[in-house]
Amino acid sequence: MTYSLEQLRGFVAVAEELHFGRAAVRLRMTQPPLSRQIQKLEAAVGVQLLERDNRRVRLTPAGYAFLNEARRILAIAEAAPALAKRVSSGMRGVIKLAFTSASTFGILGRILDHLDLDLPEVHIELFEMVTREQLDALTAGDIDLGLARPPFDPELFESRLLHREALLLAVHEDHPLSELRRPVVPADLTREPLIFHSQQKARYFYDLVVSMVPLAQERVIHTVSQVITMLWLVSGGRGVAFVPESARLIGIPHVNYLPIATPIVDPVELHLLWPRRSDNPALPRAISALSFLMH
Amino acid sequence: MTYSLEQLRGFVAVAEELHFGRAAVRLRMTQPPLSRQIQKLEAAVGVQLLERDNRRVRLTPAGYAFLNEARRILAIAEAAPALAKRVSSGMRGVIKLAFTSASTFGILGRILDHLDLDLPEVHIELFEMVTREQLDALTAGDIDLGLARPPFDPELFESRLLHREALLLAVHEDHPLSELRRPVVPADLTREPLIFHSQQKARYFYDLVVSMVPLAQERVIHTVSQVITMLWLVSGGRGVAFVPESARLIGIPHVNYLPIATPIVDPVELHLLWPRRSDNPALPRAISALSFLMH
DNA sequence: TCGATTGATACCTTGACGGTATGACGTACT
DNA sequence: AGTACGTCATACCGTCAAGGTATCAATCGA
Repeated sequence: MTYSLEQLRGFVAVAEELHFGRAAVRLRMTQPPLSRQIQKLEAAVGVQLLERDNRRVRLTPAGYAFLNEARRILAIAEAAPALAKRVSSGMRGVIKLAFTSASTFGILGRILDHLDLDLPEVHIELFEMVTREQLDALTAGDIDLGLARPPFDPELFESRLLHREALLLAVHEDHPLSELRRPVVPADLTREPLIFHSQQKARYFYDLVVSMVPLAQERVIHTVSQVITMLWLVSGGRGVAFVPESARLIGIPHVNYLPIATPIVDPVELHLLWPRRSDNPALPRAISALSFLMH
Repeated sequence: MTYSLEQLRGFVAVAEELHFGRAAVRLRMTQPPLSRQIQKLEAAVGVQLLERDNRRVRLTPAGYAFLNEARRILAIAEAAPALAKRVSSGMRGVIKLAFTSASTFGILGRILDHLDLDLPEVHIELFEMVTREQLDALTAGDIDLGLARPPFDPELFESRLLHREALLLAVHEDHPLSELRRPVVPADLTREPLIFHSQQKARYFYDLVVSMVPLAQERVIHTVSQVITMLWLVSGGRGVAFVPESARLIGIPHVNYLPIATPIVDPVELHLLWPRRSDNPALPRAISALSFLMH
């Protein structure tokens, strides 16, 4: 035997009015079915909830306790549809956002700030992934938004350029190149020990540097995938490294950042990307909340 | 338009099975009415909760959010009857317990400990009241149990003796009476400044001392209602006072407690009392949990 | 003692829910 | 490609439960 939400509404009304007739008016029904509702409810609960003679109605202690539970149930039951609608409209929900480690530090903060402001009921889950992992996770539906570097398959993904920045050469502050008064050119680096990007894990930077700064790679002494690791090696005097301008924000000590002569200015691109087919209603809202960041 | 608990149960089953047929089996019904239940529920909520084609069933984001709410509702709805029954049986509830200030410190701790142990779901609310106030509050139903001193009207209240203790004379440790090697008698006090009980607020002690220690009251210099106040005055060398033995527990410095020759030993009584007519189901349980303390 | 108030009961009608039968549609296997 | 199967939706029917009206029973106050 169980009970219904209608019975709970009836019980709450009677408990508040302590009068079957007035409670029935409030519920827009007549008194007899309300009396039966309460009887049925008491039978279902297995306990007398209301003490009533022909003159007055009182809550029993059990009725008082049950009233609390009934109110909690009804409160949730009445709020739930509006909640579901907010989720459905994308005003509330979860966005899973992946980013590529240190290089996105600068813009990630602004992204989170604006999402928080525009969509306070949307919770952002953060994942650190390299671009390759992001593409797989977006396709699988494991994440909704990526902060990554090209190229992307335009069939599967939509993307917007968020940010371009310069490629700089990180050198130790005591290094003779720090004295250079002009942009670095490949010829300056023929004898330098190079800390280079992993071709697998940091393919974007690998390809970018190879195309921007044609030089022999015999001098590569470390192969690294994370910018922050490169900077620590430079800070320790182990060589020089190509890093995006935003690496400056990390604040590693004893490192100078030198301009490089590149065929195009600010060649390092950062994109926001998302799957063309997503069923997360919060995604379009998040994208338009971030549109002011896009170029 | 609203929805029913049965619809929620149906929805939760389908959401968990992601299959109408299996969910229907679990609910011991056939598949067609379950399909209609879900349709009705979606109409009531105003949002599509399940994405379904003829091959597979999936939760929409809104459906996922609504599933959480549905589970919360059903969890409360299923637990509520058992809760109400525990309240009705007195295993769970609230006991409002009044006590008479400092003199009950010793036994109050033991009472609370044992109630906590025997009736962990019964919450004890404490009130500090003098005996007179306790009687009124018990009659009005504002409190359930009192810890007070006689007399009580046996028509209205049931009571049990919890504790008898000696009446002692509190004196400053430098006072000459401290050197006495026998019980104090009235004749010892003819010239002492007396800190005495208020006849209104501390009537029990007033009457008790007057009957136990017949003496002229010309020497009364302070009239006080609380034991602790008396002790501070004694500690400050302002006089001597009659206090119950448990006053020692308060630990006021520089006070000695001297035995008094009284017609009966341990004349100070402390009773547990409660109204004969109470509708608090936790009260009988509390009383029997405390029966081992009674004489 | 009688009338008014209030919750409970009797009886009726309606509508909602579950069951059976069947349809529509898509998948998988031969 | 065709057919059999699986799966959710729809049509139709019977039952049962919920609400309405009329009335009863009990209590209180004048």
